[in-house]
Amino acid sequence: MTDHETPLPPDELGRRLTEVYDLVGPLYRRAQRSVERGLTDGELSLGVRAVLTLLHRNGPMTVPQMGRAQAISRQFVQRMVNEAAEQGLVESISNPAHRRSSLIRPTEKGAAAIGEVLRREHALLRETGGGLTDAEVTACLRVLGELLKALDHVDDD
Amino acid sequence: MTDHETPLPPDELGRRLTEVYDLVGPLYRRAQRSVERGLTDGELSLGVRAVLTLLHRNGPMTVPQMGRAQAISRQFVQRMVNEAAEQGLVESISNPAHRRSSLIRPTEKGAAAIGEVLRREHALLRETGGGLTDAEVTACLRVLGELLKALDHVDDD
DNA sequence: CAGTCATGACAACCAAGGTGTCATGTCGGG
DNA sequence: CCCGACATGACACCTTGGTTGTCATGACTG
Repeated sequence: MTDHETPLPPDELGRRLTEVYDLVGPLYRRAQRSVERGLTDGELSLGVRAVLTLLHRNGPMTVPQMGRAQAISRQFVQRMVNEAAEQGLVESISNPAHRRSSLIRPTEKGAAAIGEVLRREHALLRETGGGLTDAEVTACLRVLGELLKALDHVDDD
Repeated sequence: MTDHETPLPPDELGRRLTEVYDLVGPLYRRAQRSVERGLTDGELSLGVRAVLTLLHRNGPMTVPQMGRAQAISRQFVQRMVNEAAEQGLVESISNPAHRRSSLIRPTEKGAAAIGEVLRREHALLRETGGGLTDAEVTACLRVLGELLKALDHVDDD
């Protein structure tokens, strides 16, 4: 309660953020497994799901954009997009901004598929207890966002 | 600012937590790459680093305990522990609680190695800007913790 | 118009991490 | 006290998320 509301000094900040990072690993793996489980009955791979989710949230994007957004190599994203295209889940439309790099957009089938998946996952997340408040979630987003920014320089490609 | 301080209704909670999850993926991958980069000069693999970190923080543990703590299969942890043992970074000591399942403990060499790595990573985290407060980090930890709990049921093994 | 940069496409390749299995030990209950 | 259930160690195999490298082509900028 002392300086609870004032920015942490760097040293302390480093220590605390380590705790955050320690949670991110297990969380990532559990979530991945949980997502995977929800997928097996359908026919989406994890990568394809990620692509569709991204498009669902942000609208049509180019492959490199998606790579950057998810901190994944554009080549990998490309493979997932190709896979998704083979399944008729996405299609490419001409990009007004760049003639060569086309935008990727979900097809109706793709939109339906991802909608279904997201609905199922949403239902799972609803169960989260602990009475989390808006303020807490917002704070969490801010912390993770800062952490992400701090690691920004890691990228090159 | 309306019900900023009261628990979120489930639907809204689900939506917001999705945002959190969306950050976890990129963060995990970037952090992993960043950690990897700091490791290449040394001789630790990512997995060995994780094992040493766990032991450093929690004291001696058994292999299955580490697996559960990190949401990783005990077999994989075992492999990492073996690898670490070959490099003389950890040693097993008899477990008072269970005769068969020995506790794993860092050797002096192991403790030195992980100390060095953690110090370097700590320095990186110190750079995080944004003036994060204690309250924010605490909230973040709570949210991630709840999320982790919500996914607890995912485990079987 | 030239040089640089971004994109698509394709090919290896790596390693994190899982699954399956078996033998051996441990432990709790009848 | 023994028996069955469960946990552990050990080992083999495999899936797949994800990278790196390369090359050609098309786009943008000075």
